[in-house]
Order: sequence, then C-alpha cells, then structure tokens
Amino acid sequence: MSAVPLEGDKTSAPRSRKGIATRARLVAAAKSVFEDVGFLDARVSDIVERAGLSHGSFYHYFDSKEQVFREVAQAIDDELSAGMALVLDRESTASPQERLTAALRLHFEAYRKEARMMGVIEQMSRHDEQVRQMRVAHQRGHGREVAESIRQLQRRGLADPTVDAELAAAAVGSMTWRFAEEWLIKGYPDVDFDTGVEQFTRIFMNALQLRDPS
Amino acid sequence: MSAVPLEGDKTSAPRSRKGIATRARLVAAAKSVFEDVGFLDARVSDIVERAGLSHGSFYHYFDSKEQVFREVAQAIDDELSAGMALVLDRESTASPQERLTAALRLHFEAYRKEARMMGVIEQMSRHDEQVRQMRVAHQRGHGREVAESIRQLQRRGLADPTVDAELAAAAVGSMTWRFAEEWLIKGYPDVDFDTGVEQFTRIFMNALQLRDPS
Amino acid sequence: MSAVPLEGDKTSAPRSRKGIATRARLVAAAKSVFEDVGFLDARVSDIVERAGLSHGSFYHYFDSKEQVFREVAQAIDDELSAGMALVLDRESTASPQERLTAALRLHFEAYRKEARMMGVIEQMSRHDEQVRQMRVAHQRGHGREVAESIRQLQRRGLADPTVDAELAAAAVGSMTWRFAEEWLIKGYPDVDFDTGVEQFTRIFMNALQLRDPS
Amino acid sequence: MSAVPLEGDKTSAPRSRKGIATRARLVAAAKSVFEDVGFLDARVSDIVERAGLSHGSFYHYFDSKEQVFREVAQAIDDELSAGMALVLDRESTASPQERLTAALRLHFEAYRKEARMMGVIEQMSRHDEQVRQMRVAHQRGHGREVAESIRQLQRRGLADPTVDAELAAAAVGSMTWRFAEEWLIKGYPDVDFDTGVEQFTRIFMNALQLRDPS
DNA sequence: GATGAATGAGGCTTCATTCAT
DNA sequence: CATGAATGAAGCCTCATTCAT
Repeated sequence: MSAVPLEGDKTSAPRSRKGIATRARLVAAAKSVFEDVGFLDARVSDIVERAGLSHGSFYHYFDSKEQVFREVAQAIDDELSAGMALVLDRESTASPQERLTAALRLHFEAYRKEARMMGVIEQMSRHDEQVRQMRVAHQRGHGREVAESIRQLQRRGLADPTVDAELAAAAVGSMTWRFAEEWLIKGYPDVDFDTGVEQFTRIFMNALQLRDPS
Repeated sequence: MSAVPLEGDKTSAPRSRKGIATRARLVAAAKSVFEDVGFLDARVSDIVERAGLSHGSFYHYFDSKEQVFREVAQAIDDELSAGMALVLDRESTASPQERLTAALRLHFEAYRKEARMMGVIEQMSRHDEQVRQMRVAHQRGHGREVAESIRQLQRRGLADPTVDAELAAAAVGSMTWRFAEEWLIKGYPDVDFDTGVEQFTRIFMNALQLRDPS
Repeated sequence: MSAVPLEGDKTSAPRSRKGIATRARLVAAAKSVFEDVGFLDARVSDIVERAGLSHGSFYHYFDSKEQVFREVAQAIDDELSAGMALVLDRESTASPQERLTAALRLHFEAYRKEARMMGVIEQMSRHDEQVRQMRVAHQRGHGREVAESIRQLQRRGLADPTVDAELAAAAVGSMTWRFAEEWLIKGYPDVDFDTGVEQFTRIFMNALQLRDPS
Repeated sequence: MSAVPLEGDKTSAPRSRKGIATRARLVAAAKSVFEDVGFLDARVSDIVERAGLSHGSFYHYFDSKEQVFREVAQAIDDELSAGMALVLDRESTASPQERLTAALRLHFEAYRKEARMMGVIEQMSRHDEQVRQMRVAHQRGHGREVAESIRQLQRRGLADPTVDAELAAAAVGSMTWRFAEEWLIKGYPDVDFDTGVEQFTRIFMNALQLRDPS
C-alpha cells in the first residue's frame, strides 16, 4: 500500500525523510485500527497510540480521520482492481476462460486478504460522500472497460449478442463484488477457495455466454 | 408496513386505541426521518417532532432508536421478499422464464419503491449486529429455497447441471440485490425500467443456463 | 436583568415553570463567571457548575456560550441606556443642566454597578460580530436621539449653533462611555463619585455650550 | 515602524545583517496578519508563512506571539502620540486653536492610517495585561502633560477655570480616542475628514472653554 | 541561522436515555 | 398516556511552543 498522499488534500506533505516514515507509520496504524473496530469506533487516539506518536502529530499529516481513511481505501481499491484490470484488458494468448479464471482468482485472493478492511470500506461508502464518490468513479471506470471487452467478444461471436454490454458489465460486476463479500466475509456459501473460484467462473461465463474460440 | 412490534422486544405494547395510533405515528415518522438522513444522523428528537410528540413518548413505545429501526427494516424486507418468494416457489403453469421475469420485476419494483430506505438498511446492516443477523437469516432462507429450485430444474434438465446449486443461488442472489442497488439507487446503468428488467432476466437465466421445457 | 430569550435565537424556550427558573439560574451563573474571568476564559463547565447543573443542561437552553453572553450583554445595555434615554428625552420642568446632571449620574451609577461586566462586554464587542452589531445598533439609536435633542436646543438658542448635531452627539457619546471606563474601571482620574459627576457634567455642557433658558 | 526589540525581552538580538532583515520581515508579516484577522485568530504559522520562513525561525527572534504583538503596538502608539505630544507641548507662536487643530489633525490622520491595527490594539488591551499597562502608562503620561497644559491656560485665563485639569484631560482624551475609533474605524458619523477635524476641534475647545489670547 | 517534526493540554458540543410530574 | 427537564459520556481538533538536525 503506497504512502503517497492523495492529490486533493491540503495537508502539508512530509518534507523530510523522517516525516515520510512517520506518515507511513500513521497510515499503517490507521488501517490496522480500522480493521479492528471499523471507522466510527476508531479514535484518532487509538491510531496515534498504535503508531507510537502523540495526538497532535496526526494532524500534522492529515486533516481528519476521514482523510486518512480515504487514503487507505484508495490503496486497497487500487490493489483489488489491479487483479481485475490487468487480466481483462491485456492481449494474451490465453483463452477468455483461462484469463477470466485467473482474473477472478486474483480478485478473490485480494478480497480475502483484505477482507476485514473491505468490510469497513463497504460500510464507509455509505457514510462518507467522498469515499462513495471515489469508489463510484473506480467502478464506473472498470464498468466501461469491461463493457468494451464484452462488446469485442460479442463481435467475435464469443459472447451473448443479445445482452446490452453496459448493463451486463454492471450485472456481473455487482455479482462479483457482492459475492466476494458474502462468501469471503460472511462465510456463505461454505466452499473451499478453489472450488469457489472454479464454480463462480463458470457462472460468470454462463451469464455472458462466453465461449472459447476454438 | 405493519405496526406490529417485533416479538423479542420488551416494550409495553400499546393497550389503548390511542396508543396504537401513536405508536404507528412514531414508526412512520421514524421511517421518514431515516429516509432523509440515514440512521446515524437521525435524532430521536427529529422523529418525535415529525410525529408531533414529545421526547419522552418515544421511550414509551421503543427501547431505543435501534429498535424502531429494526421494525421498519423488518417490514421492508418482508415486502421485498414477498416478490421473490411468492413467485419463485409457487407451482404455476407459467414457464420458468415467465415466472422469473415476473419475480424479478416485482423485486425491482419493490426495491425502487423503497430505494431510499433500502440504502439506509444496507448501511445499517454493517452497524447493527441484530439488523445484520435479521437480514442474513432472511437471505439464507431464500438462498436455500432458491438452491432447491435450482436443483429441481437441474433434475429436469432445465438448468446447468455442473454448477453447485447452493453457490449458484448465492451468486445470483448477490447479483440481484447489488444490481438493484447500483441501478435503482445509484442510477447506473442508465436504462429504462422495462429494458432493465428484461435484460437482467436474460443474464440471470444465462447464469444458470435456464431453459424453458418445451 | 430579564431572563427573556433574545428573539433571533432558536433554542427551545423553557415550557415549564421549572424550566424558566433553571434558565434564569444559568443566565445568572453565566454573568457571574464572565465577570470573574471574562468570556474567553469562561468555560461552559464553570457556568453549569455554578448553576448546580449538569453539562448538557446548558445546551438545553442555549446554543452556545456566545448566545448566553449576548443575552447578558443585552440586558446590561438596556439597563445602562435606561438612564440615558429616560432623562434626556422626557419633557420635564427641570432645566437642561439639572436633567443632564441627573442623566449622567444615573449612567455612571449603572456603569459603576456593572463595571466588571462592562469591561467584559467591551472586550467581546471586538470579538463577536453579533455583539458588536447589537451594541452599534444601540448606540446609533441613542446617537440619533441625542442629536435630535441637540438640534432642538440649538433652535432655542441654548446650544452652540455652529456644531453639527450628529457629530457632536457622537463626540459626547464617545466621551461619556470611554470616560466611564477609564474612571470607573481603570480608576483614573482618582476623584470621588460626586465630584466626578459634577465635573464631567460641566465639561459635557461646555462641549455643547449648553445654557439654561432663564 | 522600528524593528528594534523592546528592552525587557530576552530573545537574542540578531547579530548579523541577515538576521536583522529576517527579524524585520517577521515584524512586518505579523503586523499584516494582525490587521487581517486580529490577534487571537492570528497563527504563528500565518506569520511565518507570510514572511516566507519556517515555523521554528519565529522563536529564534521572539519569545511568543504576544511579544511580537507588543512590539508592533509600541511602534504604533509612538507614531500616534508623536502627533499629540509634538504639538501640544511646544512653545510656538501659534494660537492655542491653531496648535490644537494641527495636533488633532495629525492624530486623526495617524489613526486613520493605522485604523485596522488600532482596532486590534484596542482589542488586545483587554486581553494582554502587558499591552494594557503599556498603553495605560502612555496615556497617563500624556494625561499629565495635557493636564499641565490646561492648568497653564487656566492661569492665563484662556480656559475654563472651574474644571479640574486632571479630570478634564482624561475626559477630552477619552473623547478623542474613542471618537477616532467610532469615526475612522466604525464609520460613524459619516462626514469628510476636514469637516470632522474642524468640528471636533470646535467641540474640544468648547469642552475646555479654550479662548485665543485676543 | 534555519528547518520542520513532534508535542499535548484543553473545551465545546451532541444526543440517546432516564425520570419526576 | 404524555411531557420535557436533566443527565453525562465521549472525542475531535487546534496551535503555541520545543528541540533535534
């Protein structure tokens, strides 16, 4: 997770080596606290304590608890989409199915790794307008890329030509994110990881009627 | 939406006609406030003000802000599942596709009608353990029913026999709920209602490879 | 000092007898604390403690520390002007000099009585825009009345006809308020009360060249 | 405005040419910030930012925010009294009226020039004990000089012999300072500069019944 | 001389809930 | 049944000042 401050925020960026390290300590501590107790119950004092700093230091680097959260969330969203984006968009010799399987596996692995934080992020998306917008922008971006992918596959006769690519992208996107949450956070259905990926990929392909070229 | 108190709650049930009416006024006011500002930002004083009552009266009928919320949420969840449950489970002469289309249409209509409250409920599911459990129970129940449906269709050769019914039910359930939120609350994708229902049904059927008997 | 809430403030007015008494206790406690430590160093907790109440009760009656201050200040400004206004404007059989002497004596007596609070009010006038405006409005009002008085005296040949009434009113008003502060708060010059009043009245009359009719 | 440190302060005086310039930059920046937002709302970080320096540098030259304020205030008070003192005390061939007119004009001009800072100084006089004392000493000094002037005029039959010189000096001093504030800062009464000076001088002379020698 | 990271005390305010009437 | 006065916990944030480089 990068310690790079978000663009729009006005807090003084650290100017010294020490400052950079301190800031990173705060981000890490904040993430850890958020994972433990969620955003609302997280106190700034918890964060600085875990970072071994004094109260005021926090405000040397961040304007508010919200801001540090946004930074953590941003980093995680980037991490998650890395999987999605990387695999869907590239040209590769792999078949659609192979690529999709790989992509979904990466995505679920990332989601599982950050499961606790993801739960908190989903929660915050409904509290903090800026977090919500950040995520919406993210998702819309991916939505469009996925839609474009689908259109290409439709042209090549490899996907159901009767579905609207935009809507289909939204539907499978919804399915993927929410299923990850249900499965990896809430624990239902109770299947092992490989089976889950394999089965989910199958359903995903069904939804779009994806076929390998052959 | 019923004004019947939930079972587990210990607040004195209203005995007089007037008490029943007052209680109903509070529930309606609470729902209205929740829709406007969400749960956390809703103040009990907002609720009683909107109900034209005094502060203390609220606690004559409810133990807490959470409790009145649960009651509102329960009513809405019942409303939503009515659509789902009614149509999926019944024996009817209609084909699977016809029945599914009808079911999804009902569901999306209900979701749209209660869109604002649904957003708040989703939010609260991540705050209040009891609300979360209430909804999990709901969903699991439906999950199992849907899984059973799928299994029947598989036996009759009308659904993809290679998918795990339980997992498939979870996947399409996730897709349905989340897509409703994205589409009807967040407004993406931007398609008219009928098109949305028709397209979504198609994708849903694809996912399970549903076929009509013929 | 009245316990009547100011018009523009939105805090719930007390609805019960007890509430009215409590509110009055808070106003009195607030005044007492302000006199002791000024506005900035006054803590809300000091006020409620002195009123024998809990922290939250304060906010049941006032929106903020500023608001209760404005109420105290308003009451005192009314008290002070009572002297000024009453005597200057009325028709009476007394000569201008007698009336002026009486008016100034009342004003200085009131100022002396509220000396500590006056110091705090002067201070706050420079902090809180609303307090400043309240006082400006007050003073402008009196300024105009005094100017009108001066004009009448000029017409009757009882005051210097070469001075601008408006400006003269502002000048003697400035002199009166500031002198009260220097004399009764800061203690300079060091003369007894009667002498001060007598001498100041003389200078005041000089300034406008006031003459008795005879 | 001089950049000379006050006597009593213990901060290291700048030794190098560069240090002197830096110190002066800080004083100028401080004055500018005080004019904009007053003392309390002025942050040291605003001052150093405006001076193009880092946070710590400030404390290389000043012990505290208060100290730099006192230095600024001192300079301005000197500037203002220059007018008053110079003209009142000198032996000159000019008539009392001419000298007074000139003195008051100078005073009001200076006040107008530093109007914004004067407002802040008046504010601070009520916060910072040292600033208050500084100004009291100033004023008392002038008070005594003015009183002495009045006594001389009384002896020569050129001023009202029935007023107490000390008290009269305090009264006209009060009038002069406060009127300057009302007129030049708050903008009331609304008369042009020359008229204001001329009228005010007239009232001032009236107050003491000043007469030219004939 | 200059930098900027680190400190830490301190107070206002909100609002769910209780309870006396 | 209804009222509304009273409670009190709990936490964010600011900013002057210090100190190690």
